[in-house]
Amino acid sequence: MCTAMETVYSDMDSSSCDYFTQDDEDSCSSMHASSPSSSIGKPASPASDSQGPCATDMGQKKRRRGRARNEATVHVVKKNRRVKANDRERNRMHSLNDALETLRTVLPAFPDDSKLTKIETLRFAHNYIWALSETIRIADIEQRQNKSRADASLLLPSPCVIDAPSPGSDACSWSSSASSSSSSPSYCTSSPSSPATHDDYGCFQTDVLQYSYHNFVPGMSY
DNA sequence: TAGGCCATCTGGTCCT
DNA sequence: AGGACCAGATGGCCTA
Repeated sequence: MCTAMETVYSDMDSSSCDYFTQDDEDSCSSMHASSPSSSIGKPASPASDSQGPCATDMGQKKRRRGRARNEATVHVVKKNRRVKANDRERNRMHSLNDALETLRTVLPAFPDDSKLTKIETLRFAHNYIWALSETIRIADIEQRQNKSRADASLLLPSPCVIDAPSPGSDACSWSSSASSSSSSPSYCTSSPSSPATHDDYGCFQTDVLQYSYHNFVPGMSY
């Protein structure tokens, strides 16, 4: 990677050198305007000013020198802007990669420890979030069913009790909105096998997460 | 060796 | 005007 960066940077430096060379050539050998990328000249040297074919009289020389200095200044400003923009873009991509890396640390790791690619990370995160929301949604449904069963067994058909706010109401509203996406194509509701050491909720949670895990297909587009 | 992934550069566009 | 964002291009590295 270092070699790649070095190559890129060396390329950039050489191209920027071409800009400066082109400035001097343009101001000296001819007055034609040419595109910066079309000329590759030799490095500018202070001695070339007095020895080039353009050195006919001092007046012209002064004017040409002034113009060259202006164009050189413009190119320097442009180059500086480009370098700064490249630096910002590099930092921006680094911060993006950092965020992606943070996301990887939150996601369950693959058994073979193979690092998820960027697109795989995003897709797996999508699946994972969906599975978590499904876990909450279904757990909330079960909780409500248990509560109504308990109420029925006590022969208390009071709607006030059923409609009373519960600690899980927030999770319910959130999961109900999340359930709008419960038709996620990468998830199947059939229950996979699960370790027997968990309690019901934990067991189910494990199932959902495992299913999210197993249904994640690297490279799959959805 | 082809293909995938990645980092970087670059020019354009939009926003503040 | 300058910065953020984006997409295309390019070249290096790795793996099947």
